[in-house]
Amino acid sequence: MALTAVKGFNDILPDESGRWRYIEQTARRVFERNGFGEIRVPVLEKTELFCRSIGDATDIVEKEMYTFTDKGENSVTLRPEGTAGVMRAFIEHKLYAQDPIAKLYYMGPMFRYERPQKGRYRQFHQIGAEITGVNDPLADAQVLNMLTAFFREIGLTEPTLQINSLGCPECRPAYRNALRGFLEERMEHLCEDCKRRFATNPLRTLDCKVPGCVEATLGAPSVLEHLCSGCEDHFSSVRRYLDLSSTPYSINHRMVRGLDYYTRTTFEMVTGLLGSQSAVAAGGRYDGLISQLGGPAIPGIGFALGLERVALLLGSQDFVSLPDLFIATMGNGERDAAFRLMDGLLKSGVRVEMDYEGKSLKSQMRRADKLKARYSVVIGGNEVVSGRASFKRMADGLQADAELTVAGIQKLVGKPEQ
RNA sequence: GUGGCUGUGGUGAAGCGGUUAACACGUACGACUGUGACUCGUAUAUUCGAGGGUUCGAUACCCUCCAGCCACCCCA
Repeated sequence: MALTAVKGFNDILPDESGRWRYIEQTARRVFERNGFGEIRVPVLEKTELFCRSIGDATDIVEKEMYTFTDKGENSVTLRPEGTAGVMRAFIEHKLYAQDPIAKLYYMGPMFRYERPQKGRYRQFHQIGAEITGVNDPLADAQVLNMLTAFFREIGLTEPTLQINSLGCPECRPAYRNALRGFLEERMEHLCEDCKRRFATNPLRTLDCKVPGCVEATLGAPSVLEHLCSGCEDHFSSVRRYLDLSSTPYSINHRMVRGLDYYTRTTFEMVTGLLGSQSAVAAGGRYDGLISQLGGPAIPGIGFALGLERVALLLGSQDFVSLPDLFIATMGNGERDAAFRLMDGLLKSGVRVEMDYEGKSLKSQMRRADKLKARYSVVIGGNEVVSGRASFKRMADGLQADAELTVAGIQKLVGKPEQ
């Protein structure tokens, strides 16, 4: 093959793009109902933005970013996630000056230089939503309910909601120390990775899948027991709101995040159907992020969901739209009339197909069948003269006589004038 | 970055040292003088990811490379 796409960058072909559009439309409907407005931000940002938000020491920033120097000698990066860019725009345009409470959503491609595998690609797509300016746990609950509603309305019941709290800069250091103390005594049972993590990010050990580590950390101290009173109150309020709205969830005190900016509430929609890519959507509160990026001290909370992963869960359901009518012609003499008819129908919203190349009637009918047209009609000299034709309902072969006009056909296929 | 598996037509696949490279789907045209589907017929890979090697002979065996998939890692 002469020319192929770049590794980890995929084409979405027409038979799949219908499913994508369905996901996007469902998200738009649910999010906008909740008062979120769409924001469109660039895919390319200054590298510094991601270093300062995601965290210099995270895997994403350390080894997964598409970073390069542009012709003006600026270091730029293809966005590896969406929140940083949205918050940059929020600050840059001083959106908080009019209203500190902003509810924004976005969708689009993200880029991470990782080894591709099932449900994980170098260009992947996320749909995300963010609320700024609300400290109250009510915002956390609304975001979680919205995410739950999205999955319900898209027709998926499998991914389940897990929540946790990571505390805040006040209480997290103490927890980290407590965890270190616990792990120190079990060092010999931990895998090599976790021994290394002990210094850099001990919380990750809780998320390790190596059986030895799982066992060794069974009785590990829980973050939830080390929350300060503020974080504790916040978390229990979130749970109370979720209970009030009967939103199903479970608490996973071992859930950890890979981005540094998260505080307090964190959550994931988890599935068992995608192999190791179990997180279909994830997010959390990021109360320090906006000020960290040079904005005012405004809190935020949001999530992102992986479009590829949702698409995988939806399976191969059909989302293509089918032609209402296929027009076949007997010979070249009728093509002008057929073309005019098709044009008129298209202009009034009927989905029509006709033969492009003057093929035999048999070929044309085969094509009508292949395209899954609901009706077909053959136009010959008789029809042109009489202005009427016999329309065949392809599903059962029944033929019905009708007027060969736009109005007549609209009536037949059940698509009234728009 | 590390590991495992796999590369045969548009697709799914058989063949595993000598075959006209099977079969199925798909596609195109026809049998049916103005009507698809079912049936039947015909046509659809000068070639088996690329390069090298072993051999009288390689799609098959060996080496290198490339690509894809899956897993680790990490994450949505």
